[in-house]
Amino acid sequence: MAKQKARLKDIAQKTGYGTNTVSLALRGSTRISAAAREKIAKAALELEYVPNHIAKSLVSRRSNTVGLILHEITNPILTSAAEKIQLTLASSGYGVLFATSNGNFEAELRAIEMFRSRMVDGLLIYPLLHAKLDHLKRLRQQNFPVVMLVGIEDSGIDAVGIDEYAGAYDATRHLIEEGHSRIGALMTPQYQTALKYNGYTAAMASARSAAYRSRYAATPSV
Amino acid sequence: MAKQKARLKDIAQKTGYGTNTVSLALRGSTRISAAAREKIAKAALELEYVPNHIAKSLVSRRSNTVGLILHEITNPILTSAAEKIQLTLASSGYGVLFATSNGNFEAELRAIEMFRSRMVDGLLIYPLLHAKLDHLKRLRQQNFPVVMLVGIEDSGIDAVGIDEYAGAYDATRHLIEEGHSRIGALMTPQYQTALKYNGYTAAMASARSAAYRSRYAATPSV
DNA sequence: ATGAAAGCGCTAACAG
DNA sequence: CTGTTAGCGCTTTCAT
Repeated sequence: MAKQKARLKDIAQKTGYGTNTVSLALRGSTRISAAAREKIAKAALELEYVPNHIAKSLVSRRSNTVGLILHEITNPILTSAAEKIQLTLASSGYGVLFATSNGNFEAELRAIEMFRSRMVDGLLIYPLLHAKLDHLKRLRQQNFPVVMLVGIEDSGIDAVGIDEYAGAYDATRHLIEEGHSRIGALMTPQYQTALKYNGYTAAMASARSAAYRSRYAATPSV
Repeated sequence: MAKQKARLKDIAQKTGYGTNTVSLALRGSTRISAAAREKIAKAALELEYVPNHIAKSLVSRRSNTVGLILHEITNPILTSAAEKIQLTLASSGYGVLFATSNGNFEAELRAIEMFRSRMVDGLLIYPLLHAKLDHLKRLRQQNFPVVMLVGIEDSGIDAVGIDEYAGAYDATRHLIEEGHSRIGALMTPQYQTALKYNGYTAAMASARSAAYRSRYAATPSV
């Protein structure tokens, strides 16, 4: 915490006001005269005042910070999601504490513990898929906000996820609409993939029946 | 800051000790009797006590947190560096606040400001290369620890970087030692690439002269 | 419109 | 070995 140069008190002394007046003024309260607000803002600038969010957190009991845990960082879709998350949160004044569990469950637990002691307001996590979710459920029971970045069935934990079925369906439709008809799908034996496969087959099936109907419409058989 | 359930004071009441005794005990001070330490540890566990790092930071004046700013997150070498950084820092008890500047200088400035108000102990940054470095220099002048993740000449700011020359040299040597002799290099017109090119040519040159010498040694000419 | 005082949860002197 | 008192920087009643 590279020594804070100026505190509320310093600018209070410099301007002759009380610390609370300064606090209010800096936050733009109209309870303070415009003249005072201006004078105070000027002094703050001169002293290069940087508000101490730590102190503010202690009293407000919210850190305005969320924890983000990714179990791997090599996945570009995850990192780009992380970027979006950070940017969005930043625009609302939230900071993000970040950690990788590096495929290690113990590391995930330590990261969570560390985030909690840093009083994060909530946790965003892409957990190790094979790990038990008990630790997350426990957090939920303690009424601690947790949302997973991947949907896991019946976990009882909030999650945002990818609609694998719709994604595959739309992608397949797109190809079909571009005029392609021989469309294959490369799959791996995973749950998410199965969902994608269903989307793919559904799109193919609907295309076939559409083609069937149009054939009879366009070139009526004798 | 999802309401903290138990505070030092709570476990103090439950055990009958004073808060400072509890504080010391929890930190394993030998100034506290083993019996007391054990009793206190047990109570802390029962109350699911989570230390409030925020309060600790306020008094210790160090957040044990560093800020990490990357101007892009799509670059896998950057993200894997970020992972290493986070893991290393975590093992020393440090947290990392993360932000992307998203190629936007203003965003970089805002991120820095936010980190400062969150009292980060230092800043790790991969800045926008074309941006002026004045803001970082100013931080240095205020004696705020900053290190860049890319070396920029004469910036006066600490930096860790890649030894492009040595890397290319070693890679080329490696191929040579594996017996290859026709080694090409694909380059783009950038400063870093030029350094790599020099490493490559140096390795090639030394291999040629070595081959020259060995030819005369192994098959002396008549 | 502004000031005084209390307190957030914790650590750090001093006492005993 | 353990308790008491301050105080970190800020916000928040409650006065004035």
